[in-house]
Amino acid sequence: MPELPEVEFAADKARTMIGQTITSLRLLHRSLRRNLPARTLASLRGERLLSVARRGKYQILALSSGRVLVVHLRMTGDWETREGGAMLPHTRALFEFDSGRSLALVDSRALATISLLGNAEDAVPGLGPDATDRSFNWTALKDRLRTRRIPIKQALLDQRVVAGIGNIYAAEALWKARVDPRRHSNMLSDVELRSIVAAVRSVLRRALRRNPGSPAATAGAEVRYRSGEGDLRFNVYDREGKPCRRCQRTIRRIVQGGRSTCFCPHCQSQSQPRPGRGA
DNA sequence: CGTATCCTGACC
DNA sequence: GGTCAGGATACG
Repeated sequence: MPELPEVEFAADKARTMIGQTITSLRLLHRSLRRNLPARTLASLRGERLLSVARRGKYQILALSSGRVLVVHLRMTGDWETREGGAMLPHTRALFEFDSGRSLALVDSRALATISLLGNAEDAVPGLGPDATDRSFNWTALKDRLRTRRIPIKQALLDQRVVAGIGNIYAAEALWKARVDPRRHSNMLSDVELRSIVAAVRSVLRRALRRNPGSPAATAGAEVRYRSGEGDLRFNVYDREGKPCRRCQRTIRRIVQGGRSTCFCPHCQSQSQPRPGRGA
């Protein structure tokens, strides 16, 4: 579930390896071999890491040959840096560098992917604007939603519409914007679209402000569902049956496109007045 | 458009 | 031992 902010924190860890040369990449789980055949691994030896960019939830690692590694952490992936020494549990890939340091892809569910491309072009084809980018504004959103008649919650999860939002921040943003997640994306008013964009920005900015080293931020990369831990950090996500923090009515959970959506049926309804700016 | 698939761990 | 969580993708 790492979403844009958590991927950015992960990228920062990978960035500590910039300028160093790869001495080996080992894949320790078969799921990674689908996109990264064993025969291509040897060719990475001697590649220097030039930069680590983030687009949506993807990381693009630029190598000295001009090739790029495209990494997606999916649900439970994260980077851990090591000075050599013991292997961490759930390590699925291990980059070793000439400095003696290593970068481990730690991923309990082993759904993360790494692929090797000849160049950075088309590394992440079809991705919409980053949710934190200026180009993600309400007119752009309106444009992309005009032709699509799907619930707004599902539209926010569609990376072609906007990149970087996952199930948690989609629910949180809609709560903040006071928009019913079931509303059809092509039927939203301009006021609602503005609220949604502002709420997405606000929710993500808040998450990005968290210190990556803090316990709260670390928990962001591994939500323990049903544990109630999310209760402290979220307004609606994982809070089914609990009182809404705005109106005290009970938070409901529905399934949209196979994914759970938590929302407040009272605050997030069309008849409910929305604040014009902020709040 | 929906549904299955990949994976594992947590929880019942 | 069964169910469920989840992002992206493939397929009906």
